[in-house]
Amino acid sequence: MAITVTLCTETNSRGVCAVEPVNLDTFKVNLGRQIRRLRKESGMSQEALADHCGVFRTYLSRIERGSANPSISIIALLALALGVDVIELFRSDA
Amino acid sequence: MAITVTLCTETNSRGVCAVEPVNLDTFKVNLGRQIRRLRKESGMSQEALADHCGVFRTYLSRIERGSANPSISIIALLALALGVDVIELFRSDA
DNA sequence: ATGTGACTATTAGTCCGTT
DNA sequence: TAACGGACTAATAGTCACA
Repeated sequence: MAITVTLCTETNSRGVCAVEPVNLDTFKVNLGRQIRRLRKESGMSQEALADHCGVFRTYLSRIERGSANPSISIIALLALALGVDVIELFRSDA
Repeated sequence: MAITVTLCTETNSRGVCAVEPVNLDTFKVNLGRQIRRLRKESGMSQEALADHCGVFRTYLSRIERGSANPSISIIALLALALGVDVIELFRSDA
C-alpha cells in the first residue's frame, strides 16, 4: 500500500494526538478501484456482485468510488464473491 | 489468507442468498492475532498503541481478540501506527 | 496491563427513488 | 448500467466503571 504518513495536528476527545493518514481517502479510493477492476474482470455488473455478497447495489457503488468506509466483514464478503484473497483488494496498482 | 468458502444457507432481507465465510470469526481472530503480534514485536502495550491510533484501549482489546468488526479506516490507522503495510495485517500465520 | 459489560453517539448499511 | 440523493434502521465507534 505504501500509505503516506503524517502525524496529525488534531487531538481527539482525550487530548491525544492520533497518527492519521492524510490520504485515507486515497486509500479508500484505491480499494474501490481494485474491487471494480476485479469485478469487471469477472464480467459482473455491480448489481450481480452486490447480490452475490448480499450487500446493496447502491452501497457497492459507494465502496467502489471510495465514498464508503466498509467494515472488514464486508471486505471479506467481497473478496469471497470475487474469488480472490482479501490481500488482493489492498494492493495498489501503482 | 486462504479463507475457506462455503455458500451460506441464510438469506438476507431481500431473500438473496449471500456468499458468506463460515469462518468470518476465524478471519477476525486472525486479524487480531496479527495486530497483537506486531504490537508486541514493537514492544507496545495495548494502551500505547491505542493512544497512538487515537482509539480506545478497550476497543483495541476487542479488535485483538476478534470480537470487533472494525472499519477499514481503523485498520489503516492501526497499520500506520504499527509501521506496517495494511496487507501485513491480513496475512495468516498458518 | 488486559478483559468485559453496559451504555450513547455516530456511522454503516438498507431501501426507496431520480438522473 | 451506474451515479447520486434522502430517509430510515442496524451496526460500529467510542466512553466508562470495574474486574
